[in-house]
Amino acid sequence: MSQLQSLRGMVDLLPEQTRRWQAVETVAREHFRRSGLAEIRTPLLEVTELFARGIGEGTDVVGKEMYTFLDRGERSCTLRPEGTASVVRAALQHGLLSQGSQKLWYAGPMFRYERPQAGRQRQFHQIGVECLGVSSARSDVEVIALAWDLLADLGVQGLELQLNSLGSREDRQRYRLELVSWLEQRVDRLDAESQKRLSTNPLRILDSKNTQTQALLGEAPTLLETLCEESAARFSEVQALLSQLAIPFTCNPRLVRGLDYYGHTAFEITSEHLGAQATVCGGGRYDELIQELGGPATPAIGWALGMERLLLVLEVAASADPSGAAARLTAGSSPTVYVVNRGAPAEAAALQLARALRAAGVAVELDGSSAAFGKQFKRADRSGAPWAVVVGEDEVNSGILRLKPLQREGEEQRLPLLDLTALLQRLG
RNA sequence: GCGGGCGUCGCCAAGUGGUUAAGGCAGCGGCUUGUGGCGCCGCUAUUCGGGGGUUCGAAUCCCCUCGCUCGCCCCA
Repeated sequence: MSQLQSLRGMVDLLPEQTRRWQAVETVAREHFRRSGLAEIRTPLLEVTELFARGIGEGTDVVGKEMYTFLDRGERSCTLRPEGTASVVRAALQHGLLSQGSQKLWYAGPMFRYERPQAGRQRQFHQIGVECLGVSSARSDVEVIALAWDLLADLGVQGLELQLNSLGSREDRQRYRLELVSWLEQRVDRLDAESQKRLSTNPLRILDSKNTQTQALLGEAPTLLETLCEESAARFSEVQALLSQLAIPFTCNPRLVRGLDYYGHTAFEITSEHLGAQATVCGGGRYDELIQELGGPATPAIGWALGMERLLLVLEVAASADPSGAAARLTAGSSPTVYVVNRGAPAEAAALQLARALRAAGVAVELDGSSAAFGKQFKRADRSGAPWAVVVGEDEVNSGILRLKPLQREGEEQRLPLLDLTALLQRLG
């Protein structure tokens, strides 16, 4: 096809979809407001080094998925593949951390050069939360609860919260050695991909999808068993607090996040309705990132949820329960008044009237077709508007407009064309 | 980067070597030149993602290419 089209993995949001996104964003904003989070907006483009250092040179995201190029000043720039590094950079750059802990949220597009598939695009969108300067187990749970409650409020069904602790840096180092030596004695039972990872990134073997490897891992030592006393106590506290809030969770010792900066609490909220890309929301604690990016040692935790995946799950929920919260979110909106108008003087008067009604806060659809009244009424009906206002030649001449109820039975009323107050009263 | 599936009107879709390329939705016009929701009538693809080839003849077979899609990988 020679017709120009969007780049691969870059998706248009048509009006119907955009409406749903806005509904989700509105609910999210309200949750953030109640939780005392402030919005932050950072550039889409950053110096490449930010992500290389922040996310980790060895990660797939940095190694092969970034949109990186030289700008006209020969600087290496990268379209952000995630939000956390930018938020931390901005906080450091503007000295936010010296004003105490920061509770922030953001929303916007992220870019990763991957093969698109269900729930995965090259430009995708996240809503994320970052709490900088908080270290307690309680803060972990507060942040997780925020995500959980937001999703519940949206009416999403069938979610599972998976929880793990990656422990401290020392815990992970100790465990890595232990795991590697254990696996090395059983290399022959590992799939090829995992054998390669044994030397590059052994912890990632844990969430291999190879069934044989998974079976083997069932016998392997787990990270949780290797946690030092302090890390273990911390993890217990997180679980206890979650239970207190009656937020159900599953401990998953195989849950390993793909970005290097995570430690201690790590979690994912997954849906059974999403196919291979099941994670709707993922996050965890990153106590070492801020230092890594040149700031003071500052504990932090955050999460990000994938808008496209959330919308996918929301549509499932909406069709499963047509009267539920998800369905209400995805519903369209109709104008209050549809103005049927025809003939040059009438069309001018109708334009004036529509403008005045709009100024008074009424949603007005003004038919612009000059088509026969029958056609215009047909469209008026389809628009879902409860009222039609008719302005034609007769109405302009007499100065009396007609107001007709559409969705229900009722008499057509006559009102002075210039008496906006009377009209607004009838519209309720 | 590697595998599988698929590309016929804005959307859904029939057609699998010879048909005037069905049908539905949406759109437009009319029945109804000033009153909707229903109905009826008409119009809307010289062309089947693109390019080559086979054939008397191709949307239908072959090759290449582009795109979409699902999965691996990875992640939200």
